[in-house]
Amino acid sequence: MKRSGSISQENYLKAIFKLQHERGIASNQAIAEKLAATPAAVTGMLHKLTELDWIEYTAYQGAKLTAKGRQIATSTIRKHRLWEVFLVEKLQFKWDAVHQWAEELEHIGDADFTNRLDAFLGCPSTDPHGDPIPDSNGDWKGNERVFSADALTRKQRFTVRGVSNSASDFLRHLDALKIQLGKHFEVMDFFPFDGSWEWKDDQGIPIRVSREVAGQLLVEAIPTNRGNENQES
Amino acid sequence: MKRSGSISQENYLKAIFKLQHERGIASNQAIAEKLAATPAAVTGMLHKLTELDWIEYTAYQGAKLTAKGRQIATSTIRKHRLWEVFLVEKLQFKWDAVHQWAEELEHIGDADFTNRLDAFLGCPSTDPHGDPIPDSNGDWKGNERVFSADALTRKQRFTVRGVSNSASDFLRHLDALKIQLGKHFEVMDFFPFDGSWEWKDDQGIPIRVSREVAGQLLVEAIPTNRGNENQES
DNA sequence: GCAGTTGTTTAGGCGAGCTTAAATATTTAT
DNA sequence: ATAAATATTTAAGCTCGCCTAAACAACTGC
Repeated sequence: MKRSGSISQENYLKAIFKLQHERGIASNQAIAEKLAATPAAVTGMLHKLTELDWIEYTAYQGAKLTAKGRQIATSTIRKHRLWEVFLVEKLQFKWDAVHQWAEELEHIGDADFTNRLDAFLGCPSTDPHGDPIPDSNGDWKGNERVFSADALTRKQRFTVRGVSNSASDFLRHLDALKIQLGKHFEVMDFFPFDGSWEWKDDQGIPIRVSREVAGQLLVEAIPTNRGNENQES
Repeated sequence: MKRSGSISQENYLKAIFKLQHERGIASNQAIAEKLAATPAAVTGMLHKLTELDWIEYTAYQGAKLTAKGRQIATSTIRKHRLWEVFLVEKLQFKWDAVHQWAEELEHIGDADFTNRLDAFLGCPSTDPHGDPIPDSNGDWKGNERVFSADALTRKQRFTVRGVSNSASDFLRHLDALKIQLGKHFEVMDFFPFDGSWEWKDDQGIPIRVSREVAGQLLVEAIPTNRGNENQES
């Protein structure tokens, strides 16, 4: 089995999938932005995708994936994230460098290929940015306990679980701050003046985190053991 | 650094590279056959490649790679063969199933990417079909002692080193015959009537090999220890 | 309710890479 | 040497995915 759609078609389905989850429906303009194309180009492609029965599309309204379209979109996302794991874990790429290559690799391989890659990588559940990897049916379980770090409260202990922005400069900034996925921190202080934070890591080393960083960092709270706040998890 | 040329351009350079080694110059028609395109399409692309200074091309004569063209071609071949190793050794694909995927993967990644893949795979010197993998400079050392199995002589012991045809049906036929790269055989008999052979493997199990098979199998002779022909190597 | 802004679609066009058909060059055979 | 066969190039046109510009529809504010 070869690719389901052309590379461009797969990219449209992926964009529509993400927009549908963010906003319920994918507007022409939003798709155009995500794909760095013009709205006019989008209209044309949406007609094609409708013809293929991969989306439902009403002029001036927006697009939604059909079951088949969702299947292709999640399979593409699955491949993208599996390749990112491969690039980081096997080829030792830094996490800010993998997106560009995964954007190309995600269009290669059928279901069998992808399942082999998945097995080879040990069936990881998230990619290097903490995003969940869909299973071969296109389903995945997000971690509902994950929330944005700007909603933390004083004294809260938490684990870094992901980023809501995978731009290279943001990821490199996290490297500089020594913030890695899975690492534990505790909230020491919050400064309303500029929305910045002071956290300390599990070594007790304090770091200063700006509002911009906290706003794009996804964390999971560590339940507090009442009466013994400093106990190891 | 992104791809040097478009996917199509890289495929033309690869085809020209191989034809140049087979016949000294790449004719329009031969290129067209390798790429399953029409000669008319080839003429157009050859003009573009000339413009890019990747080939030298004289109308009605044929094409030869420039230094830059050779660099791109060998880098593409390097990537193709490294991915084939990955697919067989890491993803457990059978050797007859890897070509189609490698044809797509070979167009992904820059020099850094390729070197990481190479290192991850342990810097293999040949791909799963026995073809040598160029180094990052585009150089490789072929094994000069390798020759076609149809030039074997009676009593000769030899090692299977490669195939000169990677078509799936041929490779599956070799699987059926239990002929694998690196395996040792000894020539028992040759039948001029149909050009077929009888060989026996290192377990002493005899196999019959047709002229067609022998003609596409590459082998390396094992030097004979005079006076003790049955000694293990 | 109507004007102005914003978003979407249509119309026409472009480049890459391909096709077929016709014209032209080269090679081969007599 | 020349005619026939073969190889190559040109010409015209196609699809895909994109563009710009202009027309059109849908919201917004008053």
